[in-house]
Amino acid sequence: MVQIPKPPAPSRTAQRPVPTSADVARLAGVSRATVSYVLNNTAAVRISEPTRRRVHEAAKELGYVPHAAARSLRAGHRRMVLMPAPAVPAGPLYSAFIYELQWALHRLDYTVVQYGGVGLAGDEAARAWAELRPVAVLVPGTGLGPEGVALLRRSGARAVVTLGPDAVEGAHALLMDHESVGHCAGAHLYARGRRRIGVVVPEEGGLDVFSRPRLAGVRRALHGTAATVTELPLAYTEESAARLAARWGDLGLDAAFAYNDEYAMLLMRALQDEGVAVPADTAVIGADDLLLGRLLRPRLSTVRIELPSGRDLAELVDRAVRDPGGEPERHKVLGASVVQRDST
Amino acid sequence: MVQIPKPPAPSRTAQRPVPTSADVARLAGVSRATVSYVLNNTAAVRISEPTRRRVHEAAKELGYVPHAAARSLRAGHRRMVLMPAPAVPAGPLYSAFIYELQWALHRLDYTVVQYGGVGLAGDEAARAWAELRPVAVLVPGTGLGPEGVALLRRSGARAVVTLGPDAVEGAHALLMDHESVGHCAGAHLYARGRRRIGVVVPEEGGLDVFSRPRLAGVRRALHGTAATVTELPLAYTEESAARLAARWGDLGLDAAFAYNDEYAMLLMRALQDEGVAVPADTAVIGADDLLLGRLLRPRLSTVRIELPSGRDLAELVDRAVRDPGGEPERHKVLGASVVQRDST
DNA sequence: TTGAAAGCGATACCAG
DNA sequence: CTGGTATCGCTTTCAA
Repeated sequence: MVQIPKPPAPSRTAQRPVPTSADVARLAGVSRATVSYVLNNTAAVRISEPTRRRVHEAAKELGYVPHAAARSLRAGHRRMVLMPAPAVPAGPLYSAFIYELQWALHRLDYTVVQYGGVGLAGDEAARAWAELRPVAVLVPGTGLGPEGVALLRRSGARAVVTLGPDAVEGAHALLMDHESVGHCAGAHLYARGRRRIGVVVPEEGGLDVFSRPRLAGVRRALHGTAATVTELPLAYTEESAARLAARWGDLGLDAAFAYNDEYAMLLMRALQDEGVAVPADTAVIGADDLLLGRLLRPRLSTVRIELPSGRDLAELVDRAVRDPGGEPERHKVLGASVVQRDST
Repeated sequence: MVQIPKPPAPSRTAQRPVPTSADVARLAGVSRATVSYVLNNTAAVRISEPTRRRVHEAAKELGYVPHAAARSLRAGHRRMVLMPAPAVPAGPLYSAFIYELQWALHRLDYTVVQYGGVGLAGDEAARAWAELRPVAVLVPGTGLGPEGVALLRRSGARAVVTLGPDAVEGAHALLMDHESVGHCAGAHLYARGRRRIGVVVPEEGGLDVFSRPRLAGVRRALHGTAATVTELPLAYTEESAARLAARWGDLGLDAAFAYNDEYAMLLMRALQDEGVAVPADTAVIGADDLLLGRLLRPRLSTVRIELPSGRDLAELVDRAVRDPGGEPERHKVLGASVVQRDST
């Protein structure tokens, strides 16, 4: 570090220091306290109109903006809800959910901040979040352990909510169990008389979190029956789909559950190009109920996934913040239901 | 405010206060300065090994986490890059871009924070961002005026970068001109001999930012020719598409540019269901080059859009932060090129 | 090697 | 009605 004490070498670019409330006070000819009162409209104190104007004008002239860190340091109160950005590029469904959630929290006067905790391992991430002293933390996916939760709570977080497959000790949980999606699909295919069922598992990294449970769900649906389950790795490219379709005959499958509608569309097209009739030879079902799935022929059957409304989650957060000592709530929030169209 | 001075009413929930470095110091039997030295591995000062351990143990025992606001308040230095969340739920392309950008900035040791500036108008939003004293601000879309930029810079932001259709005084700009997308499509359709061209404009709110320029681009491409341009409002539903397709004959169009591949797929399917042959009667082209567009028959032509790499933007930010006085850079970063398949 | 103390910027007491 | 001033939690210089 250079040791120039106060004057930070005012280069030609006139990098003048950021104005503080003291600067405003000086320019307006009042004390810093008065500045604070005026700019925050403090009700308990009445300031004369001329003074108010002088302060406001000085503030405007200097382009004064209060320093959030300093303010919350002093006030102690924080209305910041921290939400680590997900570790995967986020699908359309999830994006929309986040967006709605932000709105709802904004209505409740919270400030939502998405924090890019990209390259941080489990508890290290929790530490980084805790440093920001958020009033609540919403954690998507797995990766936060009970210690992490405890750490956050000790650091003043009044609510920790996980959005994922299973609950974590000490935290509220929105249980989004993708296992039920697979179960739904498996049961449906079985009911339609299919017995040799393939399950597409994306090769794309980061999707395991969802695809594993979905696969397990299919297995559970078929458990105790004579039906078989075959795992089918598939990358999201035409070539990969073509390769898979080429060996479809050898696989001897009569149905496929394809992780989601995008993979399902990809697979279905590849099968058709290979001369496999859908649904006659092979039934195909996806998930997410994308509009695009209805555009192919046959129209794609799908598992519709119901995410919780952003408003509901926002209210859970608010409730938890108001009563930090309350029992952790557990909510199953992932509704899965089959929408049968023509591909099964 | 209640006036209880220090003991914050320790209710049964044992809401004990968050540990501070002073608590750690007390437990370890050293001064706060020493705690700071140890926990930050300050090189300029050598602390005895036994002391280090006592401090570390005390910190662990209390679950101490430093207070980010206090720290940066004192240290003055900030490595926070602020990125307001976009006003629209964000498409797949953009999500991926953001994600990549976060990674790249993380590599450069910046912390990326997405701030939900949902319900804030232009300069009010700028104020809110400025309060956080970010070292750089990346603003997607329009909505930030020159005053906003000035405000941010006065508040210490060393770089302001806009990602949008046009540059703003005082800020660096990544010009993402969607006009060129439309131009590309229009020129292509004209070259293929089409003369009565429809342009799908999504009815969904918030997409105007992109759809308007794209429409304008088509107009420009056809300016001075005998070709006509017809605006076609379309909602992202099958019904809306069916309605549009039903009056296709009356419209007398021989081509359509459909904003993006999703709308294009929707329209193309509706047209085919209505008995309109694609591309014989009507050519259809989309944009974004989604994989799914290749699955329909005929395969969908599209305008491929090249976003800048996250790394490039991250480097621009870093450069700007290091040299805050430098001339604002302007980069055209939206490559548009036609990918012709079978629908045109 | 360690400790005392001066702030960073803003707020909220209490006295004038 | 307004102005000192202590304080939030932390870093860092200066002394001991």
